[in-house]
Amino acid sequence: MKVLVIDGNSILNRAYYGIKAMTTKSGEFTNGIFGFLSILQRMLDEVKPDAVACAFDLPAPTFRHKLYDGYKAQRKGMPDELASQLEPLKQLLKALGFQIVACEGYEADDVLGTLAAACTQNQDDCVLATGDRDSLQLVGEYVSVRLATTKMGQAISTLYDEAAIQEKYGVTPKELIEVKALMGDASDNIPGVAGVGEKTALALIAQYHSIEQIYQQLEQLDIKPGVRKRLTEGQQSAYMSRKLAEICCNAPVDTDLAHYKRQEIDHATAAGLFARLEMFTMLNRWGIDPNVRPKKTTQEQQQRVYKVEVNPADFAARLAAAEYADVAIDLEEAHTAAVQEDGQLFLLGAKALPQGFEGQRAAVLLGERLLLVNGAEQLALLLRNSAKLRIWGSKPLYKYSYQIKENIQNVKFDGELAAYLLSPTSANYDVHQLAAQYSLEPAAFQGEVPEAFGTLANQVGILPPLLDQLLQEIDKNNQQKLLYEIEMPLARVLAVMECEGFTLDSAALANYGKELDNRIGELEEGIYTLAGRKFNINSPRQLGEVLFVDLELPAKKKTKTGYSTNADVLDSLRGQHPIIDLILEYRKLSKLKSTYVDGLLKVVDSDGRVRSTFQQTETRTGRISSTEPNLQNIPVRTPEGSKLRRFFKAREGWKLIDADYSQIELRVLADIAKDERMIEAFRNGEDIHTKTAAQVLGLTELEVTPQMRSRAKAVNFGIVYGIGAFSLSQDIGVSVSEADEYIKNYLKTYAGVKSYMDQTIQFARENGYVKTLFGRRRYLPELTASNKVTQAFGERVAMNTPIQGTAADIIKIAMVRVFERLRKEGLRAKLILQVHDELLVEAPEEEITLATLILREEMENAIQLKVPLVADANVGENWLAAK
DNA sequence: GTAATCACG
DNA sequence: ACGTACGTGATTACT
Repeated sequence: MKVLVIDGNSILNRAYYGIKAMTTKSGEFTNGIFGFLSILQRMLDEVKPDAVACAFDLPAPTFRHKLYDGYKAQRKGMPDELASQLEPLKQLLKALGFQIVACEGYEADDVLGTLAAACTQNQDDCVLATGDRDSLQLVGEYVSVRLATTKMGQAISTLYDEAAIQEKYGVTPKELIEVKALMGDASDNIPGVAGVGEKTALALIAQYHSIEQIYQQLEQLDIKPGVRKRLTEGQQSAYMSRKLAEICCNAPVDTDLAHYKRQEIDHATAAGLFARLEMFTMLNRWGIDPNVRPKKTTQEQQQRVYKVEVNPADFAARLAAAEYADVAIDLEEAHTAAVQEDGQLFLLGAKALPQGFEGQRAAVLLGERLLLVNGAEQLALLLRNSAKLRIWGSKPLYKYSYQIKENIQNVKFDGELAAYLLSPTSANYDVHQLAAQYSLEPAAFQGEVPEAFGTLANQVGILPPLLDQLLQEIDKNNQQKLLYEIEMPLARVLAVMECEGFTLDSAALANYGKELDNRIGELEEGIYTLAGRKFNINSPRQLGEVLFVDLELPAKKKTKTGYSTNADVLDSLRGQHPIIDLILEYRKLSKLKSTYVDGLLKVVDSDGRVRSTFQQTETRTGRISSTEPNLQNIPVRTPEGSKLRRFFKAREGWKLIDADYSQIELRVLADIAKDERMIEAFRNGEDIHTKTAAQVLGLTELEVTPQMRSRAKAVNFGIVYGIGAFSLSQDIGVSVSEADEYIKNYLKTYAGVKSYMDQTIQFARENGYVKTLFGRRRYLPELTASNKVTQAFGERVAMNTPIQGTAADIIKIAMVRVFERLRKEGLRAKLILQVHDELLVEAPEEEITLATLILREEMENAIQLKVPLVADANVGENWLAAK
């Protein structure tokens, strides 16, 4: 039998300092855990142990600090960022099947010593994994040490057995205790003998083997007088140090080594923890499958037997009788399937579905009864039914129902959206992971669940407790309105937007791509000529070398890996070398070509429309995001870029209506900060940036120059972001002190804004989160970080999130209202895109006037603020013309 | 997989 | 002494 004993604290420490800072989106530090698991994995590979014990410090609670509940190893010098990783690490190790060993009043070292002694007695092999040389004294015939170090991010371990120690130190492992008694150890508070260091101590012990031997015949020994004097003076200290240096080998821990055999992995818990820590690569590395259900053995759970009925005849009746039903639906095929006239399903694109397989499946839990739904027809039955559905993610269902022209009305609760509102910073919202986080038990099924329904049955089983829990949390946070009146209705709106898509003129776009290519070719040649050689212009590294080494231009900024070559830097080099202008243009055009021309051509559907996916649970502020393709960052700021928008067109005979909010974030700020001056300015319909410049500088509006206005505009933006003098100075090209002056004057002028900023940060510190006007929350662990850069970031986020988030809430409300209004008025006009403060509607010619009216009306009346909301609308054949 | 860059609000 | 405005997503180079 071979036992691996991990010195938990020491390895965690090594890992923490050996790996660069790593946090989750929400600011939880994870680098120590990550490094620990990497080292552990390596140790397991190298040692291949039969049993593993993970030892942790649990020193006597003498110095327990009031603030810390329990004795979370607040070892001297352990920063909070590391201490906070200890508990999750232990939980994770347990979930991965390892035993944690700790014992009050003892350190991890003592556990190592005790287990090493137990192994020796049983003649079992023992490997101690540690980052501490202290444990080398435990090495023996059966005991070796693997010393973990991290070199350049790589976990390396060095094996120490008796021979290796003899070779390195010239003494036996036991004699290392004597050595330490003489030389001491500052980190462990062992004094040793003053003036005796490692060299002297090793030499003395190599010759005389113990301090006992040395002191018994100190006067007779051949020792330099100076050393002898120090030894004499330090005798008492040496004996005391000897006691301190020896690791205890009889700590009261379980020494039955068989008990340390690795247990089965608790997949759900491990998956939950890895998810919380955002360590998704670890899922694979440890072979975690979130779908593995824990084994149920207790009597009580066996009694909760679920009856399984496949395709029951009374399906509809049962549904109708239920108050609500929890459902898990697999619409995998529905995204791409179209129902043909003969009722057969085909995949758009090519391959037909396998015979007899209808594509859609669902598992429905009614009370304690599991119903399985197979096929489009039965699914439609479910959707049309009056029973309210509780579901995880409703957007796919809305998409499906829109495609089959079922207007479903019976979604009562969407757990995924609820989970997002409760914690918008999470990386994903997996049911099993969340259930694990709330320590919820899935229902156990008995009876036959057909293979094809395995995953669905698994999912639906966890829904009842999880949805109940989330419902409760939403109530507790007072986020019912946000969920039921904003996010859940919005899911349907987004679904329809995704289905509708946006016409893209591929031929014209491809043509424009060719134009770009020609110009890019010319630029390339010019750049190579000026550089004197060919190189990859797209490689910032190679480009930096050409500019700052070959051409000897002055390097302004550095990145982690070399010179910075970003647009700011290049812009400041303008005029110093003709190559700069060419590179800037090359960059701009190749971005357009690769990201927009080529990128968009790749995703045009066969009907000439692009269909983006709108992510509703992605951003920390409540905005939606757009992917594959991202239609929220189509160029507009430069003429070359905005040309692209000409290719986004309305269908034949239809037009686009583009409406955007005017300064929605500043208006929101004026409202929530209750700043009288700002409110007044908006009420009077004034040009806010000019007004700002005039008020801050104490001028009349006529005296404000364009430059003053543009600087005031920058300050207004900066205020929304949680301004800093440095960044403002960068942005408007003035000195830091001037920028600082602007900000001070601004906050003096708009005292309401100043007090809002202060109050928001105070609220965030007291409550740990900030919230929008509609109760959307964002938690800010950054504010408790010890790193002040992190804290400052937290403060800026605290100031910005309520503003950005409230604006997001408002446009979401507008979207839901526009959607419903268009339908109620019987129009064919459809909402097709949202770009944060802008909505696009595609409408038939004859509906333009009415649709434009509706759009503006619903946007401007989405909510009553202390200032008016203004939306400007334009109509055009294409997106550029409608802007 | 990460870093750098740049597109948008 | 240090780093430097909020929120996103896609592409490219490079390890």
